[in-house]
Amino acid sequence: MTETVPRPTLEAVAARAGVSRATVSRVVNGSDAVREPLAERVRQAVEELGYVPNQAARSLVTKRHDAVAVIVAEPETRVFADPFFARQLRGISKELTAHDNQLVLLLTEDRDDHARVGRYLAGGHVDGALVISLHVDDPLPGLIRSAGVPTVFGGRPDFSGGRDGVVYVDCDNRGGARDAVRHLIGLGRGRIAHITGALDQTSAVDRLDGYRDAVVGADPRLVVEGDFTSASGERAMRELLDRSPGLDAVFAANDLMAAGALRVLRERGRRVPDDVAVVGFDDMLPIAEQTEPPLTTVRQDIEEMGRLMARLLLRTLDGTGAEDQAAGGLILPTTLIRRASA
Amino acid sequence: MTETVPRPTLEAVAARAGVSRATVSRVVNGSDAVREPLAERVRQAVEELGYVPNQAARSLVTKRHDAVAVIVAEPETRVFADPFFARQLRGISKELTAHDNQLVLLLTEDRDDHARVGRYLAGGHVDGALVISLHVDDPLPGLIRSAGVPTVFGGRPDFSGGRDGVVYVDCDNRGGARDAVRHLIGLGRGRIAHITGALDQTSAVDRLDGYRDAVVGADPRLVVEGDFTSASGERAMRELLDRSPGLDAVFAANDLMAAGALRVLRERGRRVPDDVAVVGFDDMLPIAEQTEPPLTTVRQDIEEMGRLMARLLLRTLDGTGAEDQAAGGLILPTTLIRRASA
DNA sequence: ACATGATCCGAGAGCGCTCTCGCCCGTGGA
DNA sequence: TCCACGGGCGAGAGCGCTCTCGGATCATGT
Repeated sequence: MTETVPRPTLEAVAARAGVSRATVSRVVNGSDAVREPLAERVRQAVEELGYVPNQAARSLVTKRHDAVAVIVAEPETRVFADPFFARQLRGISKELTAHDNQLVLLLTEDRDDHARVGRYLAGGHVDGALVISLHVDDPLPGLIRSAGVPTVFGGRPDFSGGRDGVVYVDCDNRGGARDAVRHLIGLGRGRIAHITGALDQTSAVDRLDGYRDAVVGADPRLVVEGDFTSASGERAMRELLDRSPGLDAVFAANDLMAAGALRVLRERGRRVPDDVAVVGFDDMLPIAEQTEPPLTTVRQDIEEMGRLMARLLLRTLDGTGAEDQAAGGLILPTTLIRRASA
Repeated sequence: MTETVPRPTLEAVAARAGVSRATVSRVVNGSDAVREPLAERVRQAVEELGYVPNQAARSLVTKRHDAVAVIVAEPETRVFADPFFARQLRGISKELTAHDNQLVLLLTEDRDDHARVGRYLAGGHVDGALVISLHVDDPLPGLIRSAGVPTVFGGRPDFSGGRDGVVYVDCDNRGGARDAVRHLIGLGRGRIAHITGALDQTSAVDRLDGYRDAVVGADPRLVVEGDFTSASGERAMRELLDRSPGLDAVFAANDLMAAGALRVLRERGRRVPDDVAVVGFDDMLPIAEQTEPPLTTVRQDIEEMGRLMARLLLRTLDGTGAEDQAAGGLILPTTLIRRASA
């Protein structure tokens, strides 16, 4: 609507500065092959005309887009309840904009979406992709692979065992979980239950493994599967109390579920931490601080994970060899944060 | 990395189908000016070669990008705590992808970011913009205006009074608030407090106005300002109880704050709804359902707002006249959802 | 049979940019 | 003084697409 003012082109700037297009291009792209008096004249012309390069024309020849896709592969509701994604997204966004790259967001819910994403990536509209919250049976990695788009995953993909060239960033889920449970053991707790996350995600599996590392030969009735939502935390806690009334500690695979567990424990009249100690995972603020009592939990720096994912990808795209240093996975450390719940 | 297979061009498809570029272009873009036997041959060639149009080349001539920017103008922490944004984003995403448009996400925190966003929009990289969560003192609308990019706002901008051409989608904040408070009055409550949202957002102001519509000449001590976070809800509730111990109802400007208020009320030994009735706003699931007791609240369809914003913008971009039908604002209705808290 | 449209398709220009190539000019060595 | 050399700059091609325009083809009216 309304006639858009035609934006000045390289040609126009060149004319105004009395030089050739090539020279303007050189100046704009920061080449040092233009001597000072001229370069300055060009810069001034750019300024005066308010010239902004046409990205489409540029991409047409460079085959770079300075854009990366961020794929949020969460089928349903969790994205809404869990601040996790927003936080990771922010980390990614920061790093990306710091390097003048655009963030193209792709939200997927079902298989149809995956096909669409596959087509999109194959279409070569972006230079790379970042995948958040992948589930094990997801066809996405395959699509991405065949699209040939450089990709960094957030969280270890389930097939990363040894498949070549898979790059991911994750936190030390297993080690963090182990620390959490050992802390409970150190508190003298003997019947430690675990509420797992959605076991179609490796983070949940790894945390479960960490739990098992610490509690060798754990009573299987002390482990209940949740799905990272607080509702599932409540459900799991009820089940645990019904099955094993004698439990004296709970390690939940994230803070949201821990908060749910806390509610049920209160409802059932168990004192925390006196009767039952509770530890979460994520240190998701403000949730972890506002539970009653405040949650002892395993901190992971989610925003940093996002930043790192983006940095890794950009480095790959630059050709600044990421192959060597990061192929495989980058694992961030976790810290146990002690509050009142355990 | 690794040599990317050069993608087939229009030219290649044309050669294979034994037609001209122009004809392939016509088929690809769904023109009906190609007769059937030929069109089919082209389609087959496209299929066989796995041809995908080069968006950059296309944009270069059409001056359209089929991309819109979504600007989340939230300075800080709220984006993380409140599922609001994720939900609106999903609505936007759905509508956009349904029309083959890309979603370019721009997260802004401070003034520097705004300048960057302004430059980005002025750069003409996107066809339009969607702005979420605008604050009153924000320079963004000005930047957008001077960039000349068609824009739809989520939530009424503070200057929308009569300024020409401002398009926005909002829910009936004032009416919804009025209904909520009238409901409390209908319950026989006489001292109804209000916890406002961040008053630099029109939604908070409008809800406050709705409250005042219903409680004419309200005791100013019954109104405390919050900022939409649950922590602020707790703080406000404490202040209210200290100042006006006799209150018998609270209307909070969103569910998060209502949940905070609920916690404080329980902590202070007030029964809900017997001693104090509580109403929230948003019907943010699962929060509203999982409070204790479940929250009576004003429902607004956030995802639908997102969808509508996108639809309005796309329509404007198509030239399918949105000027007439939507210039000004589109206000969605709200519904009071009765649960146990009031 | 020929003129007249209408319809379908191809030729070609051009969108705004980058980048190679070669020209020109200035400098230094003989 | 002349030649070789090198670095700064311009000319021009071409990225992959769209779209106008005109030519070819075919049905139709007379």
